[in-house]
Amino acid sequence: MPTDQCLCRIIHQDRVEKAHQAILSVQEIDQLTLFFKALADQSRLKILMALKQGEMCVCDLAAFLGISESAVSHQLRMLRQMTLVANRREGPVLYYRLTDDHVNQLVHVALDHIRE
Amino acid sequence: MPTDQCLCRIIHQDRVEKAHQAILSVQEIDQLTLFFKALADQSRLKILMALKQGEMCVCDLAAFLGISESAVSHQLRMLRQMTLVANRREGPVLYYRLTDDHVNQLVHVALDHIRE
DNA sequence: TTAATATCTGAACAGATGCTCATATGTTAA
DNA sequence: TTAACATATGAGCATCTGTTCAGATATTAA
Repeated sequence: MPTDQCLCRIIHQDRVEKAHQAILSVQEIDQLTLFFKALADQSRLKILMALKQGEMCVCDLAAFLGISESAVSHQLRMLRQMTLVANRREGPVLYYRLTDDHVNQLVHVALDHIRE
Repeated sequence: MPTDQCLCRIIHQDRVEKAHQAILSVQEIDQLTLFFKALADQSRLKILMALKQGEMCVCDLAAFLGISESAVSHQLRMLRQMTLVANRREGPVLYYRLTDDHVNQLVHVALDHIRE
């Protein structure tokens, strides 16, 4: 007969405790997850790769990606919240750019891993 | 009256073309996205952080995360497919470990970004 | 072989996600 | 102010995702 109790067994109690002690804070794990989520989407990743070439406006990005300007704007919002991109206004046009070099560093390491 | 046509305007044709030329291949964008997706989940990220301390079996990880062994197994499968983790068998127990240092490098850069 | 343990796998379901559509905001020029 | 353009935002919806549950596979010992 199956039980409704927690079935978790622990083979190596010491290792579990060691992991608990070494783990980052809940807040940092949460922030890290949100950060990687920002990179874990084709549209957002393409936006970041495009901006690597220089600043672009929302219209340009929409044309580049082949999706609506609204969709791009939604994604840029998330990238802004993660401070991955920043913008400057020139009249009615907003020019987006990469905030810093972190994205490039991350993509570089990731490509290293993928290309083995 | 609204139109059903594509409303995409292109302000800077040259920049869009430049981005198209510089963008990675479809396959690499796809792989990169899958790779970052693997990091973009609390459970998987915690597994990777735990394994940073040394190898652990599925039971240990389930206890550490507070989720079922089945759930851990599903996540480990994804991490294996991304070659982020590897395992070795010792009798009926599978010990998982980080495949290489790439995860640590990525987390380091990400934390740098988050902590500003 | 049989029983016990450790892990894996497929189905199903709740919650998250990314898009489109309609609309709102903000800027510039007339 | 009004009109036109560029971008942002909220709602709604189809799809994706992570979990649990039930059952399968694999190893070891009796």
